Amino acid sequence: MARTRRRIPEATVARLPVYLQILDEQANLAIDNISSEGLAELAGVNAAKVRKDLSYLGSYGTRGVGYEVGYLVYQIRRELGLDHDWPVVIVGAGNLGQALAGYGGFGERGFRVAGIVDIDDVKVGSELGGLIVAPLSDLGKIVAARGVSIGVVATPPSAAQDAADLLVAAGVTSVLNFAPVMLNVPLGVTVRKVDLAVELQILSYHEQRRVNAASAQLQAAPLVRRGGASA
Amino acid sequence: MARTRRRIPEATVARLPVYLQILDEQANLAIDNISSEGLAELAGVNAAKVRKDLSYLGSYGTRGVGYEVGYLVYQIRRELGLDHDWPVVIVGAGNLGQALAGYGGFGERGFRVAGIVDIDDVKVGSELGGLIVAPLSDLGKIVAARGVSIGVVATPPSAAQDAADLLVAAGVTSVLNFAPVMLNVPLGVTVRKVDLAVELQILSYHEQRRVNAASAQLQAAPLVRRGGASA
DNA sequence: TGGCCTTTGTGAAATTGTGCACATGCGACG
DNA sequence: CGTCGCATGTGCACAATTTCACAAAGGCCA
Repeated sequence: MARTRRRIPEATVARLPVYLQILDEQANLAIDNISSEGLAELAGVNAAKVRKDLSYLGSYGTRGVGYEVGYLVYQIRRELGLDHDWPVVIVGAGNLGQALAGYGGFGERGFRVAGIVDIDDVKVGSELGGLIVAPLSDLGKIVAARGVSIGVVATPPSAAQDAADLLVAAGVTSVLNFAPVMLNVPLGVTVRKVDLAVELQILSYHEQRRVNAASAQLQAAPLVRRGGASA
Repeated sequence: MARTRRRIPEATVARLPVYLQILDEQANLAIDNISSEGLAELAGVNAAKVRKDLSYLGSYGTRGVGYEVGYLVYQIRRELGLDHDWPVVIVGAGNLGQALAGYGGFGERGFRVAGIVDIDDVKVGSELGGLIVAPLSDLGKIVAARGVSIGVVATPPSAAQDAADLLVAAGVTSVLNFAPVMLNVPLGVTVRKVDLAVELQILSYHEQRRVNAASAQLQAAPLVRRGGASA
């Protein structure tokens, strides 16, 4: 029984959830077989990449035919550790924390929100998506009682490091950080950062390039017909 | 006047906003000079990488001294197109859309929310962070009137492609997609996808690995002292 | 059963990103 | 005005990731 299969490249790990999402949809459409080509199209990537990615899980395709959707779903689930639920705890009941608590997409995909805590007494006690906001001091209790290993930091930037420290102290080993700051955590704790403003800034860069490219073109050929070239 | 400086690698573009964030903080602390080493530490990356990244902008450091914070801020801003504001429009006033509209972090960093629209008449007219939710049919008007080029898709998955199509038709050329689906857009339109569940699934993978590793260890050495090795 | 068609799985090449190591240039100080 | 020390900028090797190209293998039909 191959226990620790060869390590899966990080880039592949980031794509497996996308494949899984698509395969789930296909399963709902009663499609039970899919080729690397088809999956690639739906995922917006190259077919060879799909095959290589899936090959890290093992040889689960059938040559000349493709992959059996149900079985592939099962295998990806297992590899990602999604064959059981992961309770998560949210720190910070501000705008974002509230939205996350109310966001159905989490529970649907196996990440039940076990609790949401906030330091602000005004927010404590209010209800959010079927949950009561608990005081920050309950964090340890919640983590221990519900076996939480994933924490979400949805605090203002200035409080994010404290939140992370408390999560780690409570025993959390994975943190999803929405605050625009770098978190320092001990070795053995995984952090992923999602910074909404960064995403917009990357888009801005591309917009800016478009603008620059357009003006460079004008520079090169100042006498364009009105209503000329559009990209 | 070097117009289109050599293209900046995508990986670097993704880090520039992080540097910018840190540099802004340093500026607020009245620190006006920083070394690649110092910046690297704060950004959680390697110093050589910082230098290489910054070198794509030009030679803006001083050997033996470091980088002037203010000037660097100015240069990164310019390169990312952040020397002016970018109005954005949000499609979908559900949980996430509401949170985004109310999230101060956007406006603060130059991305003013020019409007938020929803297809649901019940939501239209309600107020969110100083904005009135407009009907979906106003999308074109808003985009045109405010010169919006960035759109945010915060709809349920099933409506996301329609939302994207409408945004593109209205003239938007960059889309930030929060729905867990692949968007098809014409060439020349940039899409970035942020999928919160995917982030959690990646964390789940690492958690699962930890669990597997621990059980493998037990397998290998079944007779551990109670309270034995902790990672 | 045998040949044909299709699609996987995977070496190998190409591309992209990272990190080291050090020559170079700049400011400080005497 | 020269020397010293420090931090940048970059060539280079290496690591990771993507893509190509094709042999191997399953299924289908005659």
